[in-house]
Amino acid sequence: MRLYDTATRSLQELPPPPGPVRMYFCGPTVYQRIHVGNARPFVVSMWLKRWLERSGYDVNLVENITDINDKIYAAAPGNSGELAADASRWYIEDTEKLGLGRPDHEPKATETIPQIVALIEELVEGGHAYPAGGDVYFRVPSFADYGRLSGRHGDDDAMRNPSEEEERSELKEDPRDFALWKAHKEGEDTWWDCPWGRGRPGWHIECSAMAEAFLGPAFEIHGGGIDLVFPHHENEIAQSRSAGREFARIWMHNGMLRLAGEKMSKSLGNIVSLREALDRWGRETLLVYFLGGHWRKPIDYSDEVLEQAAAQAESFRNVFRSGSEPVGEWEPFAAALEDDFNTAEALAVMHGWRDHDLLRRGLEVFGLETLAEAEAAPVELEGLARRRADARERKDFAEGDRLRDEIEAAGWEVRDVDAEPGFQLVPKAPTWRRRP
RNA sequence: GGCGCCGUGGCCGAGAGGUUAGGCAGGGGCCUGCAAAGCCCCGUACAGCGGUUCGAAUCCGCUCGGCGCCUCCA
Repeated sequence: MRLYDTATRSLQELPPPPGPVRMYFCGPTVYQRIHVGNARPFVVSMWLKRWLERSGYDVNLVENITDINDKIYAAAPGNSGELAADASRWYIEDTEKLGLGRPDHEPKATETIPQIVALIEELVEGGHAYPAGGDVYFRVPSFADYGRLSGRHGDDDAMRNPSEEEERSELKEDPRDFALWKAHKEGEDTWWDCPWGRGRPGWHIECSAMAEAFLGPAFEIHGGGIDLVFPHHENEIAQSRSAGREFARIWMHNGMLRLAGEKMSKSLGNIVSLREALDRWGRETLLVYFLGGHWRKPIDYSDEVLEQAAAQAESFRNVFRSGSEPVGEWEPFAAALEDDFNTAEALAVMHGWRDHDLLRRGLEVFGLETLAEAEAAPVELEGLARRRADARERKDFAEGDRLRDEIEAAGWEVRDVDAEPGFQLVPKAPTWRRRP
């Protein structure tokens, strides 16, 4: 199994099964419902976990929830705690509907405060961090490899970590230094007391602490959106490595989702929530949509593309509606996934399969085995279809066609087949197919 | 400006020095009372300009265009 690693910009081989494969993926910051773009790392990591497990690996996947930060304070002045708790539930609820199972651990930053504080203390003792004005900052010059992951070297300007508030930047020894702990400010309703006074953790330190808490000092894969490379992941590396932890070996960064050519993001406001997308297209279409593009590449979110994904999902359903034929091989499918988890190619391979068992096994990797399930038509439609079959028997095609129209009006489609009882009722394919 | 990624047939999208990607849409055919589904056939694509090579969509250079990060962000 090979995966592309951002740090070395090359494919890296995973140890052979059973591994272990310990993975940490950066989850969302919760203060509203997550959008479709936020779902990508969740989907990719769950698919990867499922695939590795069925390949005999011992997988431990951690996906955190960031439930404390400035955005959350700002979104719910005075009761940010409740908002974070609600939004965490929404996140679980929405991703649950994808039907891919859950990561092994989904820790929240607010539940990891003791470990965070301990790690900061260790960094201070080691000379890699210093308290200043109630804050604690990481001393970037103390970590020689700073900038390596993101390819920023020797250019201090590009590596600055601006403080959110200008006035606090003078507390820093170096403009590249970043906050590990932030002093409590007026109006912030969630805080903890710690050796440096009342406050709350900075954004990056939580991931260093949570990864270690659940995976130990060294682990195989760290993932997240490519927009996290700098400064988030760069800073995580600085913290953990300075504290003597080996930290992540392979860095997986997924490409962004684009809406009308622009990155879908909360700050730009060009968002489609995962919930809306799920309501409109259904989980199967959404999953096929994600399957169609390599995880590292950006993908566009548009009606046209989703319609195409829906049509593909339908074509898989049709395979199960006709007889199974021994057509297809597992090998090329597995090879595609083992080569940098190329789901687009794996999808192409599955399109050639006519063997029900094989196809179901393939779809199962991606949580799409539901495409194999036949939907039972209402009994009254069953009756109409039977009458239509009789009419056709009598060569009363006018009556037959009338009954067919009636069935179609109810949203179902009759297909004549050889097998008993001579017809098949399937839900009418989505009608947003376009004409030229 | 710095650091990266990318430009593939109507649309989506893999691949990567020489061999059919695949899907969606479209055209033709088989099947069907007519359909639907399925099956068969069809478009001969890789931004542009140079270079390397026996051979490049795949390597190198330049140009044009798009995107991401350098501020919170999956």
